[in-house]
Amino acid sequence: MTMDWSFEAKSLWAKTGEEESWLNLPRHMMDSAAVGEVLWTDWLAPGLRKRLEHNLNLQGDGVPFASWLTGVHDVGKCTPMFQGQLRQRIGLERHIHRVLDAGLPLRDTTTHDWYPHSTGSEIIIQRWLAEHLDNVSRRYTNHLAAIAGAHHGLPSGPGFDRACKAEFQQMDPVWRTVQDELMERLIEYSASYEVLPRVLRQRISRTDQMVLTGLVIMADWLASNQDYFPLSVADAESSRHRAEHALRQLALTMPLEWPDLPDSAHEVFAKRFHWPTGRTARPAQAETLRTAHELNGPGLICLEAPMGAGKTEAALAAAEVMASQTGRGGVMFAAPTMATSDALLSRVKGWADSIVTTDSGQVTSLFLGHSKQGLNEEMQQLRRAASGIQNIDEDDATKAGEVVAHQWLSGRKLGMLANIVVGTVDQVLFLALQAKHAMLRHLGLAGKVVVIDEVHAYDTYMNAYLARALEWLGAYGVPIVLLSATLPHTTKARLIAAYASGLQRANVSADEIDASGTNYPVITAADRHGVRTITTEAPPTQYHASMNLLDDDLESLAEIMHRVRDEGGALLVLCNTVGRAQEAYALAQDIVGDDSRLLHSRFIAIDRVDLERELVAELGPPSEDVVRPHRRIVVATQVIEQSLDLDFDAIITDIAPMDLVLQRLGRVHRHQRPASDRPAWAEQPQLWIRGIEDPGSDTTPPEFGYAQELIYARAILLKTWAMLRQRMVGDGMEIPQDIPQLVHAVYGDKAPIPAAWNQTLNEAQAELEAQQLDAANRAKSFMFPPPRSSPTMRGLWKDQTRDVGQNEVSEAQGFAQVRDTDPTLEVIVTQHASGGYRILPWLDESDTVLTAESNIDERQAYTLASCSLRLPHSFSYPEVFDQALDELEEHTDAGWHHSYVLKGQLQLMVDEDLRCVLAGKALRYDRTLGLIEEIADEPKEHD
DNA sequence: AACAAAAAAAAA
Ligand SMILES: [Fe+3]
Repeated sequence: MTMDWSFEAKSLWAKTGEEESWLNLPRHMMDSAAVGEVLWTDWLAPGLRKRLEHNLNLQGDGVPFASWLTGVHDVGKCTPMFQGQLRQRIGLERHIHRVLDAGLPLRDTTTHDWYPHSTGSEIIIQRWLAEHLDNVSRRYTNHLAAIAGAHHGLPSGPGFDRACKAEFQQMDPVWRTVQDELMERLIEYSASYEVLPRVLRQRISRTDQMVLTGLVIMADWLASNQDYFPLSVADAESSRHRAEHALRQLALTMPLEWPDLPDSAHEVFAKRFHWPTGRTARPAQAETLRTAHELNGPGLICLEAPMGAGKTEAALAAAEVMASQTGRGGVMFAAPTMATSDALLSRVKGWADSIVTTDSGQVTSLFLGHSKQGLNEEMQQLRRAASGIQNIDEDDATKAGEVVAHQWLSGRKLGMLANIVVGTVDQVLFLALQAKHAMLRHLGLAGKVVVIDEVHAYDTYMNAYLARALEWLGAYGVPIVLLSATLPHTTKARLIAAYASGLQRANVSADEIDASGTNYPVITAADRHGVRTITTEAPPTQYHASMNLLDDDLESLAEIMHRVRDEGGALLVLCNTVGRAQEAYALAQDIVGDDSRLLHSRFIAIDRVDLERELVAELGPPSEDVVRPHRRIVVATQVIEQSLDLDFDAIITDIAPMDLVLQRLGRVHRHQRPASDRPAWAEQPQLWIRGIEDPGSDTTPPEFGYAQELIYARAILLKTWAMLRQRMVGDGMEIPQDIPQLVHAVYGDKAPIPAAWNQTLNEAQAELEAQQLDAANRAKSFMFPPPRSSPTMRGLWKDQTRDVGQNEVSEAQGFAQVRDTDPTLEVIVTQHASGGYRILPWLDESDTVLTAESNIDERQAYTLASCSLRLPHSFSYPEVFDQALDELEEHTDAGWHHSYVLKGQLQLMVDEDLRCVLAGKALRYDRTLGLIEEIADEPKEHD
């Protein structure tokens, strides 16, 4: 379609580039519109498209509507405020002259660099629609116009809105005729005369506004990419051809099409997870899959099951069914940490590989979503493969059946638009954060099924974000799978209620949630029609654990360590603080020497990886490569609760909340091993609890100690200890059967509290509740309100003028972040060398000296990045933090700024003894002990 | 000042 734009319209610039190249405004509008058409037809997940078609009464005119909406976003550039912005720009004056020559006046004096053309677009659209369409509500037109107003990632704010309107008042009327022309011709180009009045007959919801804004931004970023949309294009060229060609070159991956699945659950799992013949799905897996089939429309499945029950596979199998039933084009799999996300990546990719077969002809994109995804080797490989494919132009056959790391669908903001995303849970929680460009995340997630792993692991603050994110996802009709160990009923109720309220289902009652009782595994499913509980055949008893209290002194600890020295066995000593761990490790070294290991988070990343690798090679799941040592004492902090698949014969753990005690206990007798493998003293799993200052009695309450209560809430410790001491006198614990009962007792009010503890428990409980209330309130400060609570899109953001993604401090309280953390410093450790610095000697044999002038190659950059280290809590106090940050910034190699991997990192320089002083604190790094804060020499007394 | 672990940080 050739458009006959006026001379005036074609004089307006929209983009400028190198060597006098430029693009006029009508062209950018048509380019964007043409991209919008393709995105609507081919890229948008079918379920999402259907939903918009229905909500906006599009009646088959989705393409014209998407075309108009994406095309109109920059119409605010047709103003003297925008066109005049090139006035001061040397070498670009000709654009000014051309506009003036076309008879469009610019005021000579003032520059309007403040002018947000997005707000200008909003104003023009509001005006034009009100003037040209009959019987449309002012409010409804504003909702539609707000989308263009938000196309830079934040809605228009009231301040700029007023300032822009004032400018429009004084604008020479000739501008208005060109604006009208752009509006009219665009409607002609997009053929949207009929659909627009229909769209304006109903109120557009916040959710629809968000995804539509996301679509506009995506179209804009594509159409503004000069690799695909060259500037200075001839008038005769068709934008639709440009868009078609661009998107073919880009090889954007389309929504996954879900093939028909076999009827038998066993076959489904065998096919998707490449199981050997004969292996069958576990009851909990088959039930989860069946539940997914039985959901009516979008729904949520919460699977609580012990580890090793095959939750990941169950979730993926269910996600496929749910995606196919609700027309979603991909999956987001979210895990609590970067390490767990990395571990999931290849499993999820294997699953995707079985869907995207060569026969299917599909290509699908995979993105790893976390801040260190650049260091992941599997992704690096996939990216290299992708850049190879890119060159085989338009030979789609070679790509069919591939899972690719798409070069455009990557990065913090666009990565969520890939078909399959594996990443940290933060990536889902950001959905509820008032961040700039949040709409892209909404667009990406609204078209997927979202799986959230380890739901039991999140605190009050994160749960507040999770609940709000689920509410929005429910409002989008996004299917959800939650995976968890036993979840406290109040937490589960809160999350399911949030999702249900998004779905607009009536309240979820406590009874509906409590129906799951103390079953394990158990499935809770919610859709528009209600909540139900599905119990499955319980797995057999894994073992019976006997339990004892250990006095918190080194003699008691040594006694058990002697047993390991004399009779062998693998013992885990789990301490709540690094200090306690280092102390216990010193003791272990005295007793078993080199048969002891220490693990905590104060190691540089690569050393910790090596330590963990060694542990897995010795205590990992049975295989040819695993050689179990006769004797081993591993002293560790909570890092060992995480993803490591290790098996110990016995454990000594500091007191901790019940769910964590059980998770720690899960490291004991974890794998099937012949009894002869275990020392006689640990034939039955042994659990000792220590770290209690005074265990108390029926007549006196216990004391846990200051540090323990800083880390864990006293109320929870009290209830846990009440439960555990009862079991100690009784007959220990049956694993996994007893788990739900123990957890629910502690997080509910069923713990056997002696009367003499009541007062202190009540106080502790009040304190905990106050803390939780405080956390929930802090979480709210940058959180989106519920999707239906704000009358405007603007109202979703508290401040429309600022990008809060940069961890800025709010003027009032709290940070714009989804985790409740004190500020921490992460550094990259390097060693001083004459004239510069070097990579730590055990990681680089070349002795290369680096200086600010040296060109750091990619391998060096990755090695440096692997020397990252988190500094201890003593650096989190504001003054220390600030001072340390200043010192680190001052000594960081300025050349790192040029490296994609090292940019923004801080450099900590240690001397040849691996010592340094930071913010007045003496630090030393040791490969077996980790980072140690050395006690400074006693300051000399002055008299 | 008494503390685990965990995450995050570029657009048209
Ligand atoms: Fe723009």
